[in-house]
Amino acid sequence: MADNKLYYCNVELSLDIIGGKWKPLIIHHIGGAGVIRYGELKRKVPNINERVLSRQLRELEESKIIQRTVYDEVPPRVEYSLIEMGKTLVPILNELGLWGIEYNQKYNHGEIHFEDEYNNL
Amino acid sequence: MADNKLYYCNVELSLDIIGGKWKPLIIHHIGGAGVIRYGELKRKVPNINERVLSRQLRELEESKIIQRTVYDEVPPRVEYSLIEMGKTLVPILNELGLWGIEYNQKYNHGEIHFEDEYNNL
DNA sequence: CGGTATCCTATATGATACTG
DNA sequence: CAGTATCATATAGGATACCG
Repeated sequence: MADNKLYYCNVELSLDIIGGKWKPLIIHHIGGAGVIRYGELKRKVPNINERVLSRQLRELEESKIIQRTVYDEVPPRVEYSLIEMGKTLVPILNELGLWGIEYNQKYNHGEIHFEDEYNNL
Repeated sequence: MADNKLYYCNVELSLDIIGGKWKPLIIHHIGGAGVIRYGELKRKVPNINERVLSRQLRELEESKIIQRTVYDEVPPRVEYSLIEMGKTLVPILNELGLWGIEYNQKYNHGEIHFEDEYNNL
């Protein structure tokens, strides 16, 4: 998010902060878990590249959507959780998820497949 | 949205349908207007490229989110409106917009600027 | 375990010109 | 007015290897 950018709508601003291919998903999974480690998160979003996941997390941290806590242990432990405005995003993303379910039921677009063990989120 | 893709979460599915840089914005503006012509829409999303706008609209039409109505007039008139699952997206996007306003107030990220005449959406 | 470094690619996006 | 065609490019995203 460039600070001097000109916005034409609030949704535009929101998308600038949490838009993109992965951020909503990451936020949703952190929210669902409460607290989550890097490795768990990676397992919940299997298709994401490590470098990309790492970068997205940093950006979300910079935007004050999430908090990153490093524990000085061996092996290392790093935990992510939502903070403030990150938390208020959860219900919205839940709605979006429900919308997806309904869309799938209604239009049944080519038999949408879900990995069984992940389906319960 | 590839029909044989494997999803790990409903949000993932939703994002596949209405995600991206422009689609949520387009849907939001069509929803706000009820019915809107191509040119008006372009004015509401000034930064979008015509080719891109055109393509996004076709994709949303294919996904049965919007409806495209062509009137056989000169000069040509084409109107877009939300249908079915497109309509149920409106409250969610409104929430997202409100979230952006609150984020802006709370963190006041480098004085976010809005074009005055657009601010009222 | 939780990353980063390096290098690479695709796809989305964009500028411009043109048309029924 | 509502686009499409053509061409160009940037940036997000990815593969792989390696490290404290």
